[in-house]
Amino acid sequence: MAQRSCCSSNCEMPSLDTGRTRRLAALARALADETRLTLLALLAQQKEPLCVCHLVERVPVGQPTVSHHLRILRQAHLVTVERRGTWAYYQVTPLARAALAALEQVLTEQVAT
Amino acid sequence: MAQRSCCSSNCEMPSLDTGRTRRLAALARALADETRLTLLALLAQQKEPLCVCHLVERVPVGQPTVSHHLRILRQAHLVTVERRGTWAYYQVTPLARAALAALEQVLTEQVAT
DNA sequence: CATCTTCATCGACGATCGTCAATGCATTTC
DNA sequence: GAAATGCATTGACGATCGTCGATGAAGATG
Repeated sequence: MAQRSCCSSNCEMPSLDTGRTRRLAALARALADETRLTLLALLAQQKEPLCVCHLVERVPVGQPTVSHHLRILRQAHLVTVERRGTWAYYQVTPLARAALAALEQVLTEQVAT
Repeated sequence: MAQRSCCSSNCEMPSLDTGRTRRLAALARALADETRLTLLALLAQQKEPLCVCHLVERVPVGQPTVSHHLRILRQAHLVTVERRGTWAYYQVTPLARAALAALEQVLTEQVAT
């Protein structure tokens, strides 16, 4: 006997796409840090690529930490690098712009409620 | 001397809204777990509220863990509870639907690229 | 009333994460 | 060529996170 009361009997739950859920969680995890979001926002509001040294100046953490976060963003396909000589120029991907815009709007709707 | 080469000189970066960034990170953190995303998906595809016992059956973790995740989702305003007797009925909020739909679409766009 | 069920909470454990200081490598600058 | 700069990597540390077993409280069941 499963339950006497509880939910309505017809609890039809189609199986979920676990692969998609896993990728969604990975994307959310890449966005789930204040420093990374700040880096993304800085890159997103720039037309031309930005080098790491300028990013370091704008964030309250050290250079190795910025490098670490940039790698995570790279692996999540949220930014791209282009090395020119000693400098590394970072740029946001369309994916990152879309994700940021989507979550920003969600946040705005929540405030409105 | 700051730099000779590096980026273009006019690197104007308006200061960011740290409060908003913090809330965005909190939202992303609440979504950054596969079990929580599965729970949200299960709740989202249901018209009527669902009790915890049915959620536990559908997720590969124990009941205390489900309870823990549901509390996190509650604190992020992604689900709401309504207690009826011994049972607790959970429901997704419009915020959760919007956030899930937004990220899902972002993922789809990425695949298309 | 005694028992069972549902759900939340607590304490503990291992794993993951964010940060830093130190180091190394490549390139630019003088 | 020597010194300085830009960036990535490494190793270490404390903090946070996900999970579980055990426990507790409240209501349902008989």
